[in-house]
Amino acid sequence: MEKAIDKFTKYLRENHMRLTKPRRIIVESILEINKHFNAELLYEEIKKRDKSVSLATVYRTMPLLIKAGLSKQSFRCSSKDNYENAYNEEKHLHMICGVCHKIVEVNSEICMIKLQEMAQANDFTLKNINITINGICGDCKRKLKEEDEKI
Amino acid sequence: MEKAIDKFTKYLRENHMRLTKPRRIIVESILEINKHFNAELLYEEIKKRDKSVSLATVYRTMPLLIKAGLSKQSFRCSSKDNYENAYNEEKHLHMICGVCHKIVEVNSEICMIKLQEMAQANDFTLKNINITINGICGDCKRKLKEEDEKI
DNA sequence: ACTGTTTTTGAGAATCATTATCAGAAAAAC
DNA sequence: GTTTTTCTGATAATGATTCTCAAAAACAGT
Repeated sequence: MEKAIDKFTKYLRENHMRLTKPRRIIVESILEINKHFNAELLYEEIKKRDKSVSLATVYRTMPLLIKAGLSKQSFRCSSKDNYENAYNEEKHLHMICGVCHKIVEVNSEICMIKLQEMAQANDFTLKNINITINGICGDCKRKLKEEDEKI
Repeated sequence: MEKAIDKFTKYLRENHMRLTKPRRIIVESILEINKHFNAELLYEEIKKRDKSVSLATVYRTMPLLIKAGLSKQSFRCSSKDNYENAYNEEKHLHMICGVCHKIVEVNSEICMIKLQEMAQANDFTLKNINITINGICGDCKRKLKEEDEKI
């Protein structure tokens, strides 16, 4: 497997862009996060390495990482865009609890294949598939029930 | 099938809320829209009927419509939340062109069933399933190719 | 290494969809 | 019709994201 930083460098070169220190740090930080993340969380991870990188640069760099194929847009939670590492192929599906905002990642090969077929059938060049299941997790469900019974 | 306005009235009553004129107009407007919509589009539709309803009320009413089961949150496009009528069961899946933002609605019974099973298996009370396929539509793909060839 | 050119950066302002506030209006209760 | 509760429009506030811009860094050629 091609190393992430090499893949990014290649993408940058092809588009007359430069591999700068902030960009290198951002790539390193992303690799450190092994789950979905939002700009804020990534920014915190980055600051562990270099406090001088600005939030603006984080936001500026995300689209580049996506175009380069390192990251992809995932779900949206609490008004924030979430991303994940693109190589994390097995975890395409998110169940979000509307109460505690806990996120469970699962996988469904069958759905993915079906959806790829559908894109193809509709003359659609697929970039990213996004599946979000909204609901209430077991824990919250139980708590809500208890509260109901108190009244 | 229960009429939308009755369903809404029932929900409101159960929650000590009132069926007011603005709310009635909003429900009527939603039924007039037979596709996905965002707050802005709904607001335009509402103004055809009554210019006095404010945008704030539209935003305030959306969560009620969702909880009442008339509408559901759908995808996000151009930084805007999109909704759709809940009874529109067959159209659960959206393919969004990242270039022209055209949205193609399709259906996949198999995916839906699979996802429902997964929710259940994870002790998750399902509220809403959301599938978005991002990519580039055939038309845009061709245009981009032509432009490439010009250079 | 030096110089000119291009791209990038951090800081902070701007944007814009969505939410919150609040005093007055409407609806239900009495 | 009076009181109580819930709603509303107008408008201000919020907050994630994007934009601006002058200074800094990376690059290309010498």
